[in-house]
Amino acid sequence: MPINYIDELNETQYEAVVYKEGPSLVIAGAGSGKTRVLTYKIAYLLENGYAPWNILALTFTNKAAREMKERIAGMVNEKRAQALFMGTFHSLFSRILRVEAAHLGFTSQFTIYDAADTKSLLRSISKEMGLDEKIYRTGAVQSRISQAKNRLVLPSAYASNRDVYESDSISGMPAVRDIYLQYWNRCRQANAMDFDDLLFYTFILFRDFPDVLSRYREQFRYVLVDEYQDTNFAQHSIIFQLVKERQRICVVGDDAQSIYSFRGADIDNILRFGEIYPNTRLFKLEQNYRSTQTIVQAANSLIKKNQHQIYKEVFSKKDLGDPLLVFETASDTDEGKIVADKITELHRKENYSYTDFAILYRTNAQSRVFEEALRGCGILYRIYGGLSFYQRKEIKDVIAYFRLVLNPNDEEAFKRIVNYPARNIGGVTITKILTSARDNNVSLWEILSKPLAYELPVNKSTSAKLQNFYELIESFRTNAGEKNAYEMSVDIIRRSGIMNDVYSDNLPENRDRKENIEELINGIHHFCSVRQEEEPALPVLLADFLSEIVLHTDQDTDVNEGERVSLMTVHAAKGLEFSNVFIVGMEEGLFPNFMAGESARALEEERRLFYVAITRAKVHCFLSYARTRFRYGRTEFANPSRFLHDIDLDFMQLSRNAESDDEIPTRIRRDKYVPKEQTFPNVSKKMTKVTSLASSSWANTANITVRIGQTVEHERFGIGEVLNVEGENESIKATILFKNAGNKQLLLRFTKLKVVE
DNA sequence: CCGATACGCATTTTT
DNA sequence: TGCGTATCGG
Repeated sequence: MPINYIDELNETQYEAVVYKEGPSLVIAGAGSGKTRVLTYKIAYLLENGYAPWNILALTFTNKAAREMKERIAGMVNEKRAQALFMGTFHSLFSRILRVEAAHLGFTSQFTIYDAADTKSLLRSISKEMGLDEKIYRTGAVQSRISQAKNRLVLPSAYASNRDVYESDSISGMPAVRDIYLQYWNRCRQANAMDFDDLLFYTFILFRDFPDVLSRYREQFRYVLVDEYQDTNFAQHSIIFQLVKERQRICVVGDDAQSIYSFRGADIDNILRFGEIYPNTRLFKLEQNYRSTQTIVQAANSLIKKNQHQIYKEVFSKKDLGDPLLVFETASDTDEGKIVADKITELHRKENYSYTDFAILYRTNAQSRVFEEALRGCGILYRIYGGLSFYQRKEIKDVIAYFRLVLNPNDEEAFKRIVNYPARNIGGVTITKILTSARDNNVSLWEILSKPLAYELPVNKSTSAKLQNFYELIESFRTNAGEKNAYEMSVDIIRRSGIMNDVYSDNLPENRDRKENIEELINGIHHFCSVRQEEEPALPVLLADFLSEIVLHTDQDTDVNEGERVSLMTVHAAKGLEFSNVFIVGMEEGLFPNFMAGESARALEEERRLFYVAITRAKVHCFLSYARTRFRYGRTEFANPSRFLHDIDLDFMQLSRNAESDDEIPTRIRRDKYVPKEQTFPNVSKKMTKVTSLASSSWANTANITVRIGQTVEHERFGIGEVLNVEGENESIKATILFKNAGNKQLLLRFTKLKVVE
C-alpha cells in the first residue's frame, strides 16, 4: 500500500518531508507532528533511493527510536525498517566505538561508567590527592569535567586554558585540572568510558583516523537528528564531521523546549544552525494538534517572556477548552490530597482512564506526597525516573560481577565486589592495592594478577584471599566468550556467594533483594530467548546483555501500561502527552528552582521547562502550589512561583477558598520577585470561586461542630466569635464576627477553623 | 576486619 | 528526611 504523503501530512509537513537536496531545519512547535515528519521523511527516503543502512537517525531516548522504527515498519517493509541506524547518540556511537576501540587504545569490551561510577572514582581521586572534600564537592567537580568534555576540551587543553583556571580558582578549586587529568587516565587505565567519553572519543576517532571517518561518511548518506535543541557541542561536531561534504542533514527540534543545558546542551546549535549549514531550508510547524486553544495560548503567553528564541506562532484549531486552573494549598500534603481528589472526580464524572493523568514535578523528591495521597484514594500510579531497577544496590552488585568478568580492569566494579559478599578483604588491603596500582601505573587487576611482582605488602592469609578472588573471576572469564548469558549469570550468582548471602536468612529486607535478583535473572533469561530467536546461530553472551542495559534508562519504559496515573519530573515528560496534566510545586525556589539562581539564562531555561510541562496537556491543565512544604526534615514556607504571573490571565483561573477576594493578591504583592504591573489585584474580578482546599493544620477542624458563642480562629481572618449557625450537612453556615475582619458568613464546608475556646 | 550505631550532611533536571 | 561516612566495640 503506497504512502499518500500529500493527504496524510499538512502542507509544511509535506514540504519538510520531501525536501532532501540539502540541509534542513524543522522548527516544530509543541504537538505539531514532529515525529510524524521524521517517520514520513525516513519512509520517503527509503522509497527514493536510500538503503536503510545509509540512514542515520539520532533520537534522544531509545524509546523514541523504537517507536519510530515501529511506525516506519508499518509504512515500509519491516526488514528494511529494522536495518535503519536509529537510536540515541550514546547507544549508536558506543556500538561504533566497540568496533573501532583498538584505534583509541581501548578493547571492545570497555566498560561504560555511569554517573555513580564517575562520582565514586572522582571521590577517590580527590581523596588520594589530599583535597578537602568540603571544597572540592564531587558533584561540582563532576559537572566541570563533564562540561569540558561536552565542549571537547582535553585535560591538556583544560590545564593550559587561563580562563578556565581562573574560574576554577575563583570557586576555590584550582586543582580541578589535576583531577581531570587523573580521572582521564584512570578511566583509560580501567578500559572505561563515561557517558561524555562516548561522544568525545567518537569525535577523536573521526578526527584522527580519516579512513575510519570516510568509511562512516560513505555509510551514513543521510543524517537526521531529533530534539536538536538538546544537543551539545560534541554532538554537533560529530554530526558536522559526518555530513560536512554531502550536507544531507535534517534536524528537528523546538528551541522553546531546550531544557538540558545542565548536560551541556547548547541552544545555539539550533538557533545558529543556518550559519553553520549555509543553504539551510527552514520549515516551521506551527499548528498544534494536541492541545486546546486555551492551553496553546497560555503556553504562548508564557514563552513570550523569553528573549532568546526563534519567532513562531503556535496555534490550535481544537476546542477553546477550559482555562488553566490554579490551586493554592496550605501544605504539600494538602497539595497531594487535592490532586488525588481532582483525579478521582474527573475519573468519575468525565470517565477518564487513569492513564489519562500525569502529575509533573520539578524534582523527584516531590513524588512522595502524591504517592501517599494516591494510595490513600486507592488510585494506582507509576513513577518514572527516580532510581531505576538497575540502580538498586543488589542489582548493581550483580552487574559489577558481570562487568569485571568482561573487563577485569574495571576499577569501580572491582572496588564494589572485591569484598562482597564478605571475604575478609578490607579497606586497608584495598588501599594497598590502589596505592600499588597508582605507583606502577597499572590497573587494580594487574596488581591482583601478579602481587609478588608488584611487591604488594600483604600477609600470607590476605594474599590467599586475594588469590581466591582472582581465581574466581578468572574462572568466569574463561567461559564468558562462548557460554550463554543466562547460564553465566546463574553460575556467577551461585559461585560468587551472592546466592548464599541473600538466601541464608529470611529477613524481610532480604526478601526484596532476593526478588530483585530473581527478576534480573528472569530478565536475562527473557533477553536470551528473544535474541536467540532473532539470531539462532550465535550464542547470546553476557556482553550482549550488558551493553543492552547500560544505556537503558527509565525513559525507555512504556508509559501507558495498565490503568495507572503517571508521576514524573517535567524533564521526563518531554515528548509525552496526557489529557489531564497536574503541574505541582509551582513555588519560588522550587520552580524556578533555586539552583537556577537569578541569571537570566538559567531562568529562561526554567521557563522553557514550564512551557514543556504545560504543552503536555491535551484537555486540562492544573497548576498548584503549597504555602508550606516539608523539606530536609523541616517545614519551610514558600511563595507562589513568579512563572504564574507570566501566563496571560485570560487563560488562567484561580481555584480558591470561597471567601476573601483580595487575599491571594495581597500575598503575592509581598513577593519581591513580582513585577508591579503584573500583580493580581487588577484582575481579581476574573477570579472565580471554585473549590475548597483542605489543609492539614486546619482541615480536621472543618468537620467539628461549631457552636454559638465559641471563639474560633480563621486561617486568614484571625480571631472571631460565632454568632449563629444554620443549615445542615454540606451547607452548614456560620455567622462569625471577626475582630479584624468584621462580620462574615462562612460555609463550614469551605472554611478552616480552629476552636480557640 | 566486621558490623552496628551515631552522626553529620546535602538535597535539580539525566543520556 | 534518608543517605553515606566516621567511629566505636567485638
